[in-house]
Amino acid sequence: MIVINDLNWVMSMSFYTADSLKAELHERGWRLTPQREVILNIFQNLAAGKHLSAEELCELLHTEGHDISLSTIYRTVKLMARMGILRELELAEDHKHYEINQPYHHHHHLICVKCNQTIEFKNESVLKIGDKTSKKEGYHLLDCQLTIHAVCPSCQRSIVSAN
Amino acid sequence: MIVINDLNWVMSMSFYTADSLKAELHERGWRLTPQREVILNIFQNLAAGKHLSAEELCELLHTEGHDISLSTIYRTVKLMARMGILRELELAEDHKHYEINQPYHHHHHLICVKCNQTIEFKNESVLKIGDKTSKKEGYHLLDCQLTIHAVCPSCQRSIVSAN
DNA sequence: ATTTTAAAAGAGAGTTATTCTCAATAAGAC
DNA sequence: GTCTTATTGAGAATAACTCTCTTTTAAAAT
Repeated sequence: MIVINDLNWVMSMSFYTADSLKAELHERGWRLTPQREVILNIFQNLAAGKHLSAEELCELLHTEGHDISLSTIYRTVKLMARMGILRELELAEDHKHYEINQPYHHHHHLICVKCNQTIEFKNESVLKIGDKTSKKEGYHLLDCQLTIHAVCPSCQRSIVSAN
Repeated sequence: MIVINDLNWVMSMSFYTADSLKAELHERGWRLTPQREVILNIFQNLAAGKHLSAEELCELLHTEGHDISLSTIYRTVKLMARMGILRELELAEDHKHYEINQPYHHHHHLICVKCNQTIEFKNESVLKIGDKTSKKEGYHLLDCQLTIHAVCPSCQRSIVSAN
């Protein structure tokens, strides 16, 4: 059973080069800037399943010698999520994380609601459900995520106050 | 195929009475307050699939003659989400929504990333995946949500700027 | 190449959902 | 009834994110 080929067409191409990103931006009357290219590169070179917050991305860019403003980082990351290039994840309580959106490495998250420890897992049928559902409603699919909220073994043992 | 019975045991009981809520709170050394009882009631009497933001809940409480502070509302809603009584939803960009967590009416959300229009849909296999995955990792399941990010038909036609 | 024009970047102020603090209150145990 | 301590209420504090506005620059037009 070749699932990967079956799913490959589901979402828009995710192995963006500077050129393919440029083409897609131009389609909408937008521009390819050095900042956008650098940020795309960061996410493409991240280990599979690794995600970054806006703040973490800013620091990483800085250590690599790229001083891109926080405003631009927030704008770019949101833009790329809306294009389907990045996935916007709600892993922590108070801020978002972003990761590259690749059907090949499509995965989901099991999150402890108490300590936020996160486990990644794969499930081939989820993307199919997402594809079927969005098609049925005439929506253009960007991403689908199964998020499981649970209590991890360690937190099941600990007693915390309600406040 | 009796799916409902199959799934019923998956998550902790959701038809809470004041007494069962009290019992579960006491188990953890917590207390049943009039505020918590009223908020539970609000969510239980909401139409199936209806969800509220903290602000909306505050207004609804007010119109019903209950003046519960915003602090308490935020605390209670988070507490109940961590107990598995409520589901915490990320439907809008900047605030959360809450709804009662009932296996019988378990559903998921298809969201337009541009206008936030949301469509609910059901899928029986998602809860099974969530149950299997959390069991495998030794986690105690509270909720699992399949969130589909997409562009709705109307927004596919409109052209917006990147900023 | 040079000019043009509008998108995008940068800087920092502004917004707002949510959390925190702390004194006052009250649930539940004895 | 008394005691302990969880919880509430009020408002201040926090912080993630957005907005505004000027400057810069991508890329089309000349």
